[in-house]
Amino acid sequence: MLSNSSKYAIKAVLFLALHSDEEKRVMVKDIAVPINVPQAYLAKLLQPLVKEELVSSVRGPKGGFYLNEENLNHSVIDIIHVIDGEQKLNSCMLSLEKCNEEKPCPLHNILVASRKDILNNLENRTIKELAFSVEEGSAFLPL
Amino acid sequence: MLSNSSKYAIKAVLFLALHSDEEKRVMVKDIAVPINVPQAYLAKLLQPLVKEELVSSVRGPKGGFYLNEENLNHSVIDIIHVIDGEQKLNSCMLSLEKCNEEKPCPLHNILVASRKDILNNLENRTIKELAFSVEEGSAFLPL
DNA sequence: CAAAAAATATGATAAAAATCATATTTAGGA
DNA sequence: TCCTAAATATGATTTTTATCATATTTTTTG
Ligand code: FES
Ligand code: FES
Repeated sequence: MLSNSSKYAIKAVLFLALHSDEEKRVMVKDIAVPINVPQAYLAKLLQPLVKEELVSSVRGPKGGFYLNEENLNHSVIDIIHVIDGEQKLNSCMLSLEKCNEEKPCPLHNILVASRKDILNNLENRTIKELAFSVEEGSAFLPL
Repeated sequence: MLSNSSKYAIKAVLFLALHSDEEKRVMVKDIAVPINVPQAYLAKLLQPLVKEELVSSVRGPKGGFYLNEENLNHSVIDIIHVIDGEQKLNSCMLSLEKCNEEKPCPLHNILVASRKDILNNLENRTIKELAFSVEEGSAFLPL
């Protein structure tokens, strides 16, 4: 369902949501270690995220990554789309390119509902909300 | 979520459910082509399935694969377990080895319900039932 | 302005998943 | 019994994903 890369990216973004802001940037190394992801790999993953404006960054000394207010209002699914591509989550459980309402595969009917539910949640919950669930203690990080 | 291999295996089993029985065995080639899976690859995938008795087979001329009554009463999740291993579906959306009720990741709470639903369905619906949904026209094959 | 510290860009390597190929075993039929 | 048709077993190759490494650009600071 989710590639390793997507998981890493999501963890990194959640970490930034909790530990960074406009003034307090944090550099790859200081993200990678606590979330337990290889630094060079994470550095690479972060690039498309800043390009798509899901994450903010500044170079040079005193630079690093952070989330601004806009970044915080994106959803997890945005991250997944950037890292894994749009297709991944929309494809059929069995083999269709796109999960097909008209000519559903045998797994379709018994799974669409829950599947749609998951998609909706990934789409509607913002990074900010997820980070808040950690702050208030109903969810946990790091993993 | 599901590896390609699992999808292939499920498709093959469903195909057998619809087109084989104790007396009418069908050989790899005649499964692989209609379900659109590379023959040699499918042959390899079928081996663990017969070893775990999810699929039946006989060698030699007039041989092939088929499902007996017992095979038909297995669930899709059995196939997935054999092909992808037990872990795959039980692991956390983010990174925990096992999805953790005690110390849930930030995605856990918003996704457990639907996730559990999916698991239940994969576990409870038998191959026979899924094949029936195709026979009665509420689902479709091939893919 | 020069040096250093950071992100960014690019490419190389390693590991895993998917695919292909070939040899071996088993069962049926002449 | 011997030949043939099938599954089964095993290994090699390719492709994708994950990882590592290094060079380049940008920004701050002395
Ligand atoms: S058609 Fe297969 S899951 Fe929708
Ligand atoms: S702890 Fe992450 S999905 Fe359950």
